[in-house]
Amino acid sequence: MTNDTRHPTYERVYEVVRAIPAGRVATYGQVASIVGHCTARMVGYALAALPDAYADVPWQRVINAQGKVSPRAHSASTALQRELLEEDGVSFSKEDKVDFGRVRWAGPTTEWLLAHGFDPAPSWREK
DNA sequence: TGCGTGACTGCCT
DNA sequence: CAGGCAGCCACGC
Repeated sequence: MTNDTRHPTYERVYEVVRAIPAGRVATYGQVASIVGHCTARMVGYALAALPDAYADVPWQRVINAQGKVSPRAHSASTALQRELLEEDGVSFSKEDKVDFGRVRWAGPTTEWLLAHGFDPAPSWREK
């Protein structure tokens, strides 16, 4: 990667989301913590602006802290997200919430963080 | 060329 | 215990 051009925040967000394995989910805040110098809303912004060219980004695996798919302007997108997650093997309760205790992503490994140029800050893992 | 807007979360009162 | 506010990038009109 070019070192003279730092990856924009959105690009870093996509990078982290790509690391989420199928059958696992992460929250906006969790992704933000991993990216660093980034807020949960920023992650939401990044995913909302996700270009079609980034089809390899499993955006459906990012949900809100309540364990539910975040409602938005285009409800069809919300339904699609849930559908894609179920295909990943993620089940929802009758309250439309996922079981964090079972599908919560543990996060990337320290070597992954280093290999991708992220700060291996342990703060988000201790939590 | 400037402003509004868009997939959120945690702390404080 | 619940509601409110601050945080802050990129893109389109």
